[in-house]
Amino acid sequence: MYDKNIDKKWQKVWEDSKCFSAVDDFSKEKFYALIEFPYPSGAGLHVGHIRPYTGMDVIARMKRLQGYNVLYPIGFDAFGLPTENYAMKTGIHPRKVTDDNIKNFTNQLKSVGFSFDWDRVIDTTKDDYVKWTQWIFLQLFKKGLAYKDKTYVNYCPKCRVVLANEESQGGVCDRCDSQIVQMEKEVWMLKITDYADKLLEELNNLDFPDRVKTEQINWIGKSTGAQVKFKIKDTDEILEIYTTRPDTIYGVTYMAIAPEHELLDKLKDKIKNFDKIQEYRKEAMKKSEFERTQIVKEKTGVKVEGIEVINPITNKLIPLLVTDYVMVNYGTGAIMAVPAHDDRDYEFAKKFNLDIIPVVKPVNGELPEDKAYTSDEGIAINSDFLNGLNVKEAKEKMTQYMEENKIGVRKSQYHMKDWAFARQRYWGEPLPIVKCEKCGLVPIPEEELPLTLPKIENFIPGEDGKSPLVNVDEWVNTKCPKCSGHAVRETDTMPQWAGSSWYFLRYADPFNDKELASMDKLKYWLPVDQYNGGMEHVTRHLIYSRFWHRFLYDIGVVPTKEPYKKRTTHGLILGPDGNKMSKSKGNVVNPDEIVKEYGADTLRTYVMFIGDFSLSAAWSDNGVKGAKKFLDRVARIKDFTTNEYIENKELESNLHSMIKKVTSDYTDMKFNTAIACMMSYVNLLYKEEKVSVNYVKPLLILLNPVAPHVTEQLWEDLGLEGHIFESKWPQFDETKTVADMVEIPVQVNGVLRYKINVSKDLEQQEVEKIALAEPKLENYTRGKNIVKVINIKSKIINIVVK
RNA sequence: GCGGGUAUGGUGGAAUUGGCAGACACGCCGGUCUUAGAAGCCGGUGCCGAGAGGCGUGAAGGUUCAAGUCCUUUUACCCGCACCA
Repeated sequence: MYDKNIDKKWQKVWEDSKCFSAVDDFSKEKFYALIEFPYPSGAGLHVGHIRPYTGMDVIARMKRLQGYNVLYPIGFDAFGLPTENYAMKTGIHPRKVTDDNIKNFTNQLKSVGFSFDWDRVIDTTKDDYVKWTQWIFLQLFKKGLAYKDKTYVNYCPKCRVVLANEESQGGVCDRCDSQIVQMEKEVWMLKITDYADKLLEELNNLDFPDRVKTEQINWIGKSTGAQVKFKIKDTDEILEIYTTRPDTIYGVTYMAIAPEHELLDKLKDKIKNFDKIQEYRKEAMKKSEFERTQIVKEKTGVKVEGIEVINPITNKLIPLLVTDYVMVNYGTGAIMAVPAHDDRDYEFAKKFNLDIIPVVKPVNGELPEDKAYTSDEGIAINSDFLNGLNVKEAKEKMTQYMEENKIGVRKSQYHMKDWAFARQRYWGEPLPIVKCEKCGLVPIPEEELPLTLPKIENFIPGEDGKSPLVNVDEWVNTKCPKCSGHAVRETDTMPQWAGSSWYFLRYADPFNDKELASMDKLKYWLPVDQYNGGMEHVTRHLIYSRFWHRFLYDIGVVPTKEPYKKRTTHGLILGPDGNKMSKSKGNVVNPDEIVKEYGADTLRTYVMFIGDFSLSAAWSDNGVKGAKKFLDRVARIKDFTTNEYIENKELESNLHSMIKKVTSDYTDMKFNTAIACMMSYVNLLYKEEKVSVNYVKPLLILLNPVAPHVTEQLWEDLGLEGHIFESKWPQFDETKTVADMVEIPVQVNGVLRYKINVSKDLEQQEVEKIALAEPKLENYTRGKNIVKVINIKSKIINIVVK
């Protein structure tokens, strides 16, 4: 039996021996295994944490036994709203809440037996960590990558904070699901768009799953096209537009401009229906971004009377319309509309009775009657010197022509926006900047870092997007570091994502007070060899941290362009009802209870066996019992294990193929099939009266990463030397992985009819002879001729008859 | 709308350079042990059929000696993005 009470005993042995602490011995081959560090919420460890942590734990433990110097660190991403909200509710200071939660998390993590290096624990809210988060911010500021800007920001009225684009996907708050609103506000931004191309390019050199790459590529959303100048008749003004289809310029029948566009104000005097335009603009701006981007919405707009735009290629006059289907914050906020080849323009043109001129026809077939032809498989028509060219050639030729004639320039656009980097809350890193009346925005000198939070009682944020820090006069009022005059501090704090954007660097050198981490240590430990995390972070944390890391590389602080060599992802664990676990649904499984009732190894084995690691899977209490049963079965092997050597050919070949399979399956994170393979092997052991300890020992080492407690115990019970954590990973002999006799299935016309047993070394021709000599064959060939025999070595024989 | 993913027994899931579909486990059935039960151990279990045999990987076609796997068409569900010009 696997007695859960042994868990504590082994956890103490590991802790006392420090066998999982990484050493900075640069002569050894390293392996840096990383999981996304938890947010220490009051709810405690979730069963969703167990799966990725165990998965990486298996790999970390295997790598150690394979002789690697493994760094498998843990820390806490502890700034953030839930803690602050809890503090507001209870009156307990966020510092205390955080410390208590971390203590609780630590105990829980230890009770599951993860092989983390507990000597390198990071808490992002501690002064010695905040110091370097702020330091990085200052470097960004110095390079012009942190700037303050008055723009429309996503604002969550419930949380009372500004949100980054990444946090307001779908028009709702990431955290509380409230509708977000657009608020004009001056906030700190990080210029992540400057790094869009670098982030995109390096993706090619990374070992990330395709769907992760695809999601990041889509999020960055690069498009290439041209920015083109259209003159406005009888004025000096120019309407600049961005298009990905310069080849369709002969098909432009109107121009469309966003309601917010400033050109409308400039042309005020020439616009005959300016009142009507103003009315429309007011209406449009009332709508939230979310409303404006609803698909079902009818297109609206107003013709700008008195204004005509000149097509720079044809010199034809075209009308200008203002419409909210054109976004002010993408491209130039204005477009050339080609209804024949754009769905939105088509819809709009139909509604407002505007011309539709086709300028591209399909290679084969006719132009569609009732919709736009948007495919770029086509040939230019009605387009003067472009006629006959395919879309790609036409695009290139037109762009060149535009550049030569100074009508337009080649241009790339990105879907990704700059990162709104400020939250109007208390529990975050203060922005190390002061506002001086004379000197403007002034960074705090680096030697004064960290800038710590003042102790306050009231954490409730202000109504209109103001931080609770605004009210702390003695903290806010300060001296300008430049001129010593009066200055006020920034009262916004950094978003939750700040600390997690560089924590993997600090693990390499967690106590360094001179630099964020020493170059020597970073050179040894970086990049992270494998980083496992959830899909939900692909367009947030994973992009942000790649951005910060690349910036730090560019200023010479870190040795690699990219932080993570390989990224893997885990699927969600769903509730027993197949739904996402949530308190409201009452389907949450508490890992503590599983550990208490069945032992840590049962929990670990179960979550590893539950299914494909990267796919979601529903929790099953019966499955947990099955895992326990398997571990009990393993523990009972000792009842029939003997020290005398008993040769067993069958066990021998199975042992070697198991070592091979388990090793590669662990590496590929196919834990479920690795465990299935070990289960089969255990089933084989049970068929024997007595088994030699040689056939048990390797099994214990292979199973150890998944079930470390029970295997160490059994190792001790069998009187084996030392501990498993001091052992070597077993090696397999390829020649021994195949049994002496192999079974070959024989098909007739593709249908399995019988099987033959042959020696593994038998010539293929001989195998075929045996297959054809089988008396049963007659039943299927009667009255027919054997036309052909397909003979695939040690796989299958197919006899084709007619 | 665009991009990505998934679909296999009563259940979770195995199986990819195309080569035995259903490994392993849960559940269920039977045996053994027991005064009895539980646990353990052993065996059975895709569907139809008494059997021979036939059918079977969301659906419909196709390629092939051979298709869960490749091709064409299509359905359902999940995730991401979404008037991005």
